[in-house]
Amino acid sequence: MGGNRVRILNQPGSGTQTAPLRTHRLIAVPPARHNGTDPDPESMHTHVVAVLVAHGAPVVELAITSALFGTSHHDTQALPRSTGGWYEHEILVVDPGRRGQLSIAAVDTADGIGSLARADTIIVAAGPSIPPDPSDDVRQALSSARARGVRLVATGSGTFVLAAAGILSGLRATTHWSTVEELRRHHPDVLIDDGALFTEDSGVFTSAGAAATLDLCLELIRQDHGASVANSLARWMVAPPHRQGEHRQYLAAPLGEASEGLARVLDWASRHLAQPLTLEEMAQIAAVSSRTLNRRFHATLGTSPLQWLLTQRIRLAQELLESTHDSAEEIAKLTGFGTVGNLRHQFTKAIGMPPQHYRRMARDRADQRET
DNA sequence: CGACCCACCCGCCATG
DNA sequence: CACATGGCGGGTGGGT
Repeated sequence: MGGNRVRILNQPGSGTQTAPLRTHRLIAVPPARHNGTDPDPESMHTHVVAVLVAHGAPVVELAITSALFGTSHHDTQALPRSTGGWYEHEILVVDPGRRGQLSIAAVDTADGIGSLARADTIIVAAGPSIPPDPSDDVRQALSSARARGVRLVATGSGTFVLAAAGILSGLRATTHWSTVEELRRHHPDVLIDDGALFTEDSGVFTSAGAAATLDLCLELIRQDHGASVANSLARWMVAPPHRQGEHRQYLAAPLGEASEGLARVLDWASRHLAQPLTLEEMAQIAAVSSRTLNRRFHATLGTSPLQWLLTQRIRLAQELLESTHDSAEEIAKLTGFGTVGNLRHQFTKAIGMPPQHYRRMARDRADQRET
């Protein structure tokens, strides 16, 4: 199985620097599936992910969405063979002709709106300036998409665009920490959840932008293809299996009513990492058997209880190494690893360097940032 | 580093 | 019959 085919379609009249509008459509076409498991490929609708972005915007989010949605992972070890069809990823790049100014509004005269009409998910990427001022056409296109039940996503300052379209009124949302106050001033009707990596409310997603977009996209894939697929991709991307931030994303996740017990376990366990937690204790907190708890972990997190616990402890150890001068013994106690030998063994295996090395590296990096 | 023990993990099957 | 749950058992991997 070969890689991805990418078609680049230029608008008529494009390619000249005097053209007021230039729209490139990058369509990543997934290769035909030929695993015999799917009964009728013809009836399968390929999920279309459309990304709206202005010329001059940061490229990090395009890179992330392209890597996740626009890449067929079936010929690598990123995904199990049994995974079904992937996405059609479409990037609408808008050149407003006014360099340095965000102008998603310029898309209204292109057939970008028409492309949005066939999208199942629309991602409004962050733009090059704050605040963006989308045109009425874009607002209407987005709000009508909202009315059709299209999944709407905003990353970073893209949240401003959704808010300007009136879509976020009364909904929880977030944006980049540097522009939270500005968002609050412009759109007081939005319930801003600052500090969250990403939010979900009534089918509308927002992320803090940049790297948090990866977490958000993994969450979308988790909802579309299940936790184990998302986790496999996260591992392939060398990303944390599920970066939960303040674990509020779990509570917002509408996946299962039965996951409340699991949320209780995660909350409780993450606050008692210093204790030698056992599987039976966690099962009691969740009021289920250990066997079922194991299944719940796999269904919602894509990992086993012990592995999740190990991840939490490693993360805590990283924070302590970075932000305190605690001794190795102290950190071993606080993280629940017990002995320094155990801490060093697990930490080195997970991070790739011993704790002391990590602490020095973090300090050096912090010192560089000072100057 | 090898050895040992035990907790955990997960396929499998019975049950509701 | 579909589905979730829980018990069982053996293999595995973590901890000393």
